[in-house]
Amino acid sequence: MAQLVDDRKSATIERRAKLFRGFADPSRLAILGALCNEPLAVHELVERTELSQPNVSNHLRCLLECGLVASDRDGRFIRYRISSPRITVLLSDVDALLDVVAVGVEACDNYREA
Amino acid sequence: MAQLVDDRKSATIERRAKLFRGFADPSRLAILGALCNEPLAVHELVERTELSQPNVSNHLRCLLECGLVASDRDGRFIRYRISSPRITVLLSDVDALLDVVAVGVEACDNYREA
DNA sequence: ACAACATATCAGCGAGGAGTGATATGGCGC
DNA sequence: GCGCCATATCACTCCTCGCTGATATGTTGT
Repeated sequence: MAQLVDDRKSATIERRAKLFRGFADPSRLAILGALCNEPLAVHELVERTELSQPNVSNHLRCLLECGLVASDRDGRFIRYRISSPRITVLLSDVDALLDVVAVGVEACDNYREA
Repeated sequence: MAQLVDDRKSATIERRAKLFRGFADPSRLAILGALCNEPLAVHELVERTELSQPNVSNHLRCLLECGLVASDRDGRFIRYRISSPRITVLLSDVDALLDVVAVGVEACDNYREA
């Protein structure tokens, strides 16, 4: 029983961590940020993010598989969009938290510098 | 000027990514989750998270440097606590988003399996 | 059917970072 | 002061993941 509780708890934590990892990359954040404004096709995302096309496609596949974005075929384009407004909420919450901790986060050298 | 804008934009993205990375680890989430309920000393965190003591200390150093937790000396203990309620908000928003995308996130195999 | 464009896939490389074990520092009571 | 407990630090290894370059799939117009 305690074991069951532990399993549930760690399963929750693992899910959270996995979702956070989805956001924990500048390239994916750039893509998600661009899609928060308007749906975009891959080549448009490539232009705006200045990432390589295979790179964008790879991230989109991941985001799509995770359900963070959705896609619609439009002629020979494939238009991607944010799947849920909760994503926008989450991003603005992060910005709100950054208002408080930005200095410390930048100073923290446990992660690679930008 | 456009360069300046780009710099600002990418700086924002980098900060977001860095903050997300702070949350993108099961061990740190376990620590933060435990601290959301009540302030705890290191050895208490070790007990509850079942992580090694050096491991917990390392994560705490990072979280402290980032300003996500704060610490108070209490005798020979050092008690850690969540630095801002915004962190709790962020965590609950993630859970809300997981309500929608949990299935996809679990299915996504671009990241290591839990 | 073919050419041109849009997107996806794959193998391989390289770097970042999480965990461990050993060890150092620091405060407490006897 | 000395042992004991609580915490921090360091060097090291391993694994994960992001990026690139080449290539495959797919769609549209002519």
